[in-house]
Amino acid sequence: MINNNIYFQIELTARKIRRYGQNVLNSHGIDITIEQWLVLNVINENEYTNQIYVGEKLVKDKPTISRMVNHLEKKELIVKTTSAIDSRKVELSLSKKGKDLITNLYPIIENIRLTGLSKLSKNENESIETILKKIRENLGD
Amino acid sequence: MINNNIYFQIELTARKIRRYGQNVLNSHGIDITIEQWLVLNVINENEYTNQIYVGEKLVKDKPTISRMVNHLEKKELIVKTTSAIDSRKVELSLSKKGKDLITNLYPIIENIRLTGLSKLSKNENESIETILKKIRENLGD
DNA sequence: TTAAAATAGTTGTCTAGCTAACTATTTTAA
DNA sequence: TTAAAATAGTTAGCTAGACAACTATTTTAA
Repeated sequence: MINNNIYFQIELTARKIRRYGQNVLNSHGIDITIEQWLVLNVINENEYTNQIYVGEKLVKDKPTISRMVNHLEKKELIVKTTSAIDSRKVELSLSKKGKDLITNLYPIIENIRLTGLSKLSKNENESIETILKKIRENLGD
Repeated sequence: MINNNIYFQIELTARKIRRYGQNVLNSHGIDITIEQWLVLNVINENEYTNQIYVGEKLVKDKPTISRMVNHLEKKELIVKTTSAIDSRKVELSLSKKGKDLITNLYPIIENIRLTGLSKLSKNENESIETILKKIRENLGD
């Protein structure tokens, strides 16, 4: 039966998390997706980074990052400039609006995280990481 | 850091699984997506079921199922007829082509599953299920 | 020095997930 | 009996993931 399949449950849990997180953001009137938050966070931690770097951090491909960055730019949350040193590259930074948003977001995101992980023992917390990593490695890292 | 986040790892693992599985299907020249396989499988196990049922099994919403069913119909893998008893409902069944495909698919899918789960102890196998379920329940099942 | 290879990013095309709004039946309850 | 509510499915509009093919720079190696 499909529902007993671990793959199915991983995928299901991933969707559940995304949906839950998105609902929390929406309920706060925050007009970005969970995925866009991840991009904002990488840029916040690495000012003037480029799209390749963001993609490596989030393990997403170039077209996906390209489009997400455009969305964030359209929302005026980030600023995108061409690098003076290497004009193939783009330099990404947060706008004032983006910085303010991120400041507001951190506690909300932390809350989402804690909600999902409550009732998990320290041991469970550690072992799920190990197990997921093993699965990924089995599939060719 | 994002990459230590369990949510991120769950989502990453889900993507990894989907991509790996898709590549295996492609390498066998099988022209369906992993998600479409799940739908075929539900129909195979429940002949003349309807879209609501498929959606419940796979925890996907009506529009998603509607479109996937249309894709599978276009590929002539399933047959879709209106129920004589309740004309709101559709009756889904596998075509000959669909049945043949599923027969070929089962060992391939099983292989994908075993590849990812190799090196996992029985204990790890059980505990990941428990943990994922806890997370889903924490997020309001 | 210059042609080939590598790198950064974009565009196009497809599928899937999600929400909202819709049509068309069937069920229910006054 | 009939009007309201529930149910099944579709359509539209958006974002994201994946792949392929593309442009434009920069690096490299002959």
